[in-house]
Amino acid sequence: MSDLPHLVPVAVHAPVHSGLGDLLSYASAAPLPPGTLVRVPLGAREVLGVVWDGAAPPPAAGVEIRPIAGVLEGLAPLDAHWRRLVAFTARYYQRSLGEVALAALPPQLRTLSTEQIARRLRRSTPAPEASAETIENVVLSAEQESARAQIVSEPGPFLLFGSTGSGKTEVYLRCVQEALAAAPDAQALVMVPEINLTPQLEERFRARFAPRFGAAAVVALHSGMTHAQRLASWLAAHAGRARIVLGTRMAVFASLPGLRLIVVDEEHDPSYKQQEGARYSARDLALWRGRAQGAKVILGSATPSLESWHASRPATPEDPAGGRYLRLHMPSRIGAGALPRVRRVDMNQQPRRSVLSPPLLAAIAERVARGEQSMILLNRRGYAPVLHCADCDWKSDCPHCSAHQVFHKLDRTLRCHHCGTTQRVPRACPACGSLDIVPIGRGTEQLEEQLAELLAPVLRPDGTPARIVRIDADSTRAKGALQSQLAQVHAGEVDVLVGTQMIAKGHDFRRITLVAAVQPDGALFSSDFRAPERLFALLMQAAGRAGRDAAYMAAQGTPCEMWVQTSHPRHPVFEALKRHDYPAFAAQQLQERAAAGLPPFSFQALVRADARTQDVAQGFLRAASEAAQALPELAQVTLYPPVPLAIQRVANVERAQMLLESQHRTALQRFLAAWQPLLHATRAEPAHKGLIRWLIDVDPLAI
DNA sequence: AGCACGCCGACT
DNA sequence: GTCGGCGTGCTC
Repeated sequence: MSDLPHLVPVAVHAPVHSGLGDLLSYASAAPLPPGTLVRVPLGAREVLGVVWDGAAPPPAAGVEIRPIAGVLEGLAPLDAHWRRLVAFTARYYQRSLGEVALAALPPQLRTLSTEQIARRLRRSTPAPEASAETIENVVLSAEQESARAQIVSEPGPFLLFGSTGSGKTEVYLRCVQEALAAAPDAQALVMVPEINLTPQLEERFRARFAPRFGAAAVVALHSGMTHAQRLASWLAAHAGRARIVLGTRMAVFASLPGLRLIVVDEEHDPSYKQQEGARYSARDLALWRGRAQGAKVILGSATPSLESWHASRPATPEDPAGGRYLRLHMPSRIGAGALPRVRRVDMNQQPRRSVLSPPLLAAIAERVARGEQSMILLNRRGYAPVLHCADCDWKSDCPHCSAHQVFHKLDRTLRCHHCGTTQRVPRACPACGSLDIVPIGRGTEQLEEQLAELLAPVLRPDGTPARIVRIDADSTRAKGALQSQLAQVHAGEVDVLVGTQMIAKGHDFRRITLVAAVQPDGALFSSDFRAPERLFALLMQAAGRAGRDAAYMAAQGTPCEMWVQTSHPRHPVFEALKRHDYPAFAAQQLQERAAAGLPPFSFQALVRADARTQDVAQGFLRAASEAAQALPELAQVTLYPPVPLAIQRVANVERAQMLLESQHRTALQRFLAAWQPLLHATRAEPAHKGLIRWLIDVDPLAI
């Protein structure tokens, strides 16, 4: 092989269980720098690979080294910062290097030929000339200015704790502007939790920065884009033509050679945690990347995660070090009315079986009559969560899952929300033939129906009947449906908006003066220790939808309100909500977490196993647990016994899991690294043949 | 992961 | 008689 004298290490898309090491060795005529994208032969196919650092590993005995098939010319190698981020992610979340590296690249790089990619590169627009155009700045409030000044002068990371309407986005815009001004190649990454929220943000950033840097300087990166669009955005960021990348969690892996600033908006949002493949937290990786690449990181939220809140605690005499983050507080709303008055309705005092208590209904009717808008939150799709036979106790159980099929009245179906099984609603009980089958409980469809009935006598100021719209995953299934429904609300064509948590997020409704949560109690006594945190965030976010337009509120002359119907009006979650007091809520929750030794005072991981039977799934976990007993790394880690998941069976697959806990992140990490080969070996034992899959979830959000 | 090879059921 | 189901094994 004298014409191919160089041996290069290459990362390819192969999972850990493939038995291939992290890196494969290939022969090359020329030395290739780390980060070079190459196409290499792998078995019968040719795949995309990334040349990695270090020496090529010696191949397993009897494996013949094959030559690299081609280099993706015209693409600068992925830099050391990107490679270190990928390597850290793979290690931390217990996945193979190549799996993370290749998943972090746009899919078209994998599928297109070298020639096709070269063509895309030629077609891409050259970097636009930065014009001398000055950016029109909005005058900052004192709070915004103080936050901006500290972000400029301190190293961070920062937790920007600002109530809804406090103008966090304006602070982001100014910090991005300053970051870009620092160097001609400087770049900024701005992340949001949901695809739905990217268009409005993109518009705002483009309006601000396009005059100065050109429209092409702002690009988006999220899974709602076509593969071609994603490739174009990715190439623009990689080449430095894009100065600002806006995107969802996947954007944390964008190649950004000039990265100076990362913003994670709504940092508490669970969407930042990937729930398949490498189960990374884009928020946590943003912090890691910022530190490693020398970029500042701003986390923003009105209801921070308890992890971030704790990490940003100020120093006190008892705790002179304080947290690692700098907390910046912006309590005031800008251009918005006061925060809504919170009214709790004690459902113990209300007539039984009413969805909407009489006082809440009266309040909604009053708003309709005045021409104001109301928003009603019910976190349950469909008409009713279950059908029930009064004669024989039959319930609409899903045949494939340990869950009920949900009654959808509009299309007369029973649907399982876990596996998707759909069938027509039976006319009579399938078990005993009784006609007395009734829906139990309520969902958004039923709420919409009952509201229409109850509000029928109520007229708007112009004498027309009230108009109700429902927004949930069902009503927005069609492309563009969400946008058109939101437009209806904005245009004032809707008086009452009914929906799931999807309506509580980010959308800027100007004329809503009443927000109501009609059935929030489920989360209060959930077995998930994070349920109260999520509920509080949701209710605060929902409350923030009301009275966002101070001028409108002043003209209306009535205060806006947030209503909560609950059987536990004295619960601390609602007490804190009433005072809009996140710090008090967080303090109470953190005290409970500390007492129970839960995160952020401990670190967790889950091992999950799926099999046809619960026995096989738990058997694997038990065997893995036994294997772990031999490891010295187990010393500082607690392994809990396997248990079935809350929803034990989904699509005829039995699911079990096992919790791991440690006081020390590094101890947990060391243990997982040592344990992983034993898990693979256990999987290979004949006793666990029936196992479908297993996985590790580090820092799980739900247990 | 993705692909080939391999061995058993209902269709042109 | 074949098409195709997914179990097993392999890839520098």
